[in-house]
Order: sequence, then C-alpha cells, then structure tokens
Amino acid sequence: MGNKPRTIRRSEQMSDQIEERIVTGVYPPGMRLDETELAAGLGVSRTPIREALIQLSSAGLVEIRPRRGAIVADIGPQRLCEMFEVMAELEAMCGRLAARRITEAEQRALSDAHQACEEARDANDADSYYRLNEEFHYLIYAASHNGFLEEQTVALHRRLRPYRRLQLRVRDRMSTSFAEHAGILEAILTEQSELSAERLRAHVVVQGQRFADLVASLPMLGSRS
Amino acid sequence: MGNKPRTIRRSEQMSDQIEERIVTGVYPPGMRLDETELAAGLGVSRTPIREALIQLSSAGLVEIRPRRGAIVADIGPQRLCEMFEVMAELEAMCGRLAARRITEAEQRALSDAHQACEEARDANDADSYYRLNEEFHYLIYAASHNGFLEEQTVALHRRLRPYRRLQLRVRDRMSTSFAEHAGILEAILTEQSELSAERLRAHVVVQGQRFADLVASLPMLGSRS
DNA sequence: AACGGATAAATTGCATACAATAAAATATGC
DNA sequence: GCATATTTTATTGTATGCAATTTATCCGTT
Repeated sequence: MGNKPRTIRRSEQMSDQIEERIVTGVYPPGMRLDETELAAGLGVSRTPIREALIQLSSAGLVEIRPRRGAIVADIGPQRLCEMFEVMAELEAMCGRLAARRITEAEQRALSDAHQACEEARDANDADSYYRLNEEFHYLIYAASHNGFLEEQTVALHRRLRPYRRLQLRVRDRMSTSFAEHAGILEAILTEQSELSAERLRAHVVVQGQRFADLVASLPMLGSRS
Repeated sequence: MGNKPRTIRRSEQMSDQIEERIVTGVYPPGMRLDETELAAGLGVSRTPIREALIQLSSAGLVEIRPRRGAIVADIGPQRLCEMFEVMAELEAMCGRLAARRITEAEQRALSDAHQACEEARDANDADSYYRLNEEFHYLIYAASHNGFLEEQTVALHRRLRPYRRLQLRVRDRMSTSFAEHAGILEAILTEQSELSAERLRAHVVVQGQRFADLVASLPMLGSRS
C-alpha cells in the first residue's frame, strides 16, 4: 500500500522510540519521563524530546502535568473499562463494514491469518499467537475499507496494548480466542454484517472484562519514579 | 463539572487559539501556517507555536509535511465521508448508552436543550440553533457516562466542525434537524437503547450525505497559501 | 524529636541562535 | 528563447541559554 512521505524529523523518531518502550512495558505506567534524561539517553537535545512527549500526550500514552513533567499514562480501571467499551464498538463497526466490503484477496489473507493463528495455538506459542492475533484483527480493520476508521481503531488498539499484555497468560486464552476468531471469520466470509459486528463486539468485551477482573485482583502495578 | 488542572502552558493556549481559528474558518482548509508569522501574530516565540502545531497535527486539524511546513488539514470528500461514517457510529453508541444510563437530572437538561432548539427554530435563528444543537448532542455524549467515549466523540465533532459550517444554510435544515431530535429525545427518555442508537446514526448519516452532495456541487474551496 | 519555614537545587517552559534543507531566483548553456 | 544548473533566500528543525516554578534540603522553633 501507499507508504507515507516518511518523515525524517528527529522528534518523530524519538516519539516512535518512546512509544515502543511504553507499549512493550519498558517504561511502565506511572513512570516519570525526565526530559534531560531521555535526551541524554537518546543522544539528542531536549527539544525533540519535548515535541515527542507532546505528541505522545495527544495520543494519550503519556500525561503531561504543567511544570511537573511527564509520566507514562497510568489509566485507572474505570477509564480502562470505558476504553474497552469503545474499542469493542469500533471493532464491531470494522467487522460490520468488512463483511459488506471485503475483497476476495482480503478474504484469502484473512483466512490465511486465521490458519496461522491455529498453528501458533497448536504449538502453544503465546508470543507468536499474540502477534498473529494482532494481524488478524488489523486485516479486519483494513477490510472495512474506511481508512479513517482503520486509523482510529489501530490507534486505540496500540493504546490498550500495554494493558493487554497482562492477560497473555490467562488460562486457555489462546483456545477461546481462536474459537471466537473462527466464528468471526465465518460471519465475515458469509457477509453477515450484523453477526460479524456482534461477534467482534463480544470478542473484545470479553477481553475487557477478563482484564477488569485481572486488574481487580492485582492491587496495583509499578508506579515507579 | 470537574474542571481539569488548568494548564498554564503557552503552547496549550496557542493550540486553543489556532484551533479556534481553524474550526471557525478563519484559517481555511489548505491554508499554510507559517511558524514565524503565527509567533509574531500571537506574541510568542516559535517554540510554543511549534508545540501547538504538533498537538493540532495529532488531533488531525493540521498536517505537517517534513521540512515543508504546516497546513490546515484539507480533508478530501472521500475521507470526509469516512469520518462521518465513524461519527455516526460514535453518536449511535452515545445514544445507546445514554438511553440506558441517563439520570433524571440529565433527562431534564436534555429536554430543556431540545426546547431551546425549538425556540431558535421558531425564531428562525440559524446561529443560535447551531449552538443549541451542539449542546443537545454534547448532553447526549455526557449522558453515555463513558468519559472516554465522550472525549473521542467531542474531538471528532470538533474536527468536523469546519465542514459542517457549510451546510448551515441548506433549506429547511433546522426543521428536519429538529424533527429528528424529537425522535431521538423520545427514544432516549423511554430508554429504548437500540432505537436511540438507530435514530442518532440516521441523523448523522444524513448530515454526512447532505454534506457529500454539497461538496460535490462546489468544485473546491479556498486552497490558499 | 517533629513540624514549619526558608533557602538551595533541579526541572520545566520559553526565547534565541544556529544548522540544514527546500523553494525561489538568477545565471548559464544550448 | 527555453531548459537546466547554480546561487540565493526563506523556512524548518535542533541545540543551547535563561527565567520561572516546583521539589528537596536544611535549619530553627515549639
């Protein structure tokens, strides 16, 4: 697909770097992000760092408190549930549109992705499954043929990523997830738009609920300086 | 309601200023935003301006092309339709949740807002109606009791505002809009969540379509430097 | 010894200076 | 005379310096 103008701005690169470290948990929620420290660590001046932090703040990944510095966004259980609620609806919308608009090539790609998930499940490879699961979902977003919706959904997905990581190890996660995927795939391939939407919504909602339970059990996680 | 920590950052203020001028059409889509010029005009240095532009870029209101400066986002008809499609779904979701969760106080406020709209319609006061219409919708967002959803919906609403302005003068816009509002209000007050969602979706979709027609008729508007 | 206030240190926010790149203008060759 | 190459100019991107405010430390008082 058409790759964008490819920015060479340092602040963009810094933003990507920091975002990567946030979503992979290197910088855990609540961690303080010192501008000078980051600048020194990444080998640039404070200016690109500041610009990157502002960008990440707009994306909701960090929180900037005036005169008090930036911290990795530490989203409370309440708000997290709200975000999953919206995520479920966005995914449902992607599914509804995808069922109506998916091309044959996209159908094949989606089926392939599903099969790849199956192999990862059989191999009990959680890391691979996580990655392939993501690809499966992203293909649905793209098949909606609504570029704006795709972007919004991807953005929110990324934003929830640091929290989703926590539920990787839940018992039988892969099997239930895969079974749900099968239902979703079938609904999309048979162009049942409302059924696709419904199944995707349920798929995400259950993730959110699972997650909420997990959060409730773990009192709190790394609020480090 | 709870007002936030109230930032004193200049870049935030600049961002608000520039956003205001964009959504009110003072800075029309496609217009070049010169950092030095803006800085001089707003009485600050380039730094807060740059930070503001980055923020607005994240919000989708301006587009920053590397080394080539920023322009007010000029969204094509295609993408605009996509955005209205998403907007319709977000509003529908707000309506669905609002119907289930609205409090009695919020019911009264919503009814009052509706009545205010009626008065503006009777007075044939388009400007007032536009403002009151916005309030009506915002009350529904808030009544969803999902703060994240509310934020996202408001953000997208704002982003579409410069384009919505164009259809203010469509014949009988107020009357049809008001009639649709009546149906929406009734569905919410009787707690019919799916009906609320459906009517809100239709209400927004029709806006999007009206707008698309309008865009198609006007070949293009102000792409000036 | 604990609490409160004053001073000191550190960090953010803004302004300015400089460097790098793209656009414009001018000159040059055919 | 037009197209192309080169210089000039303007604007963005980055670094640094300074001021303002917050946070930490230290000392005095109760």
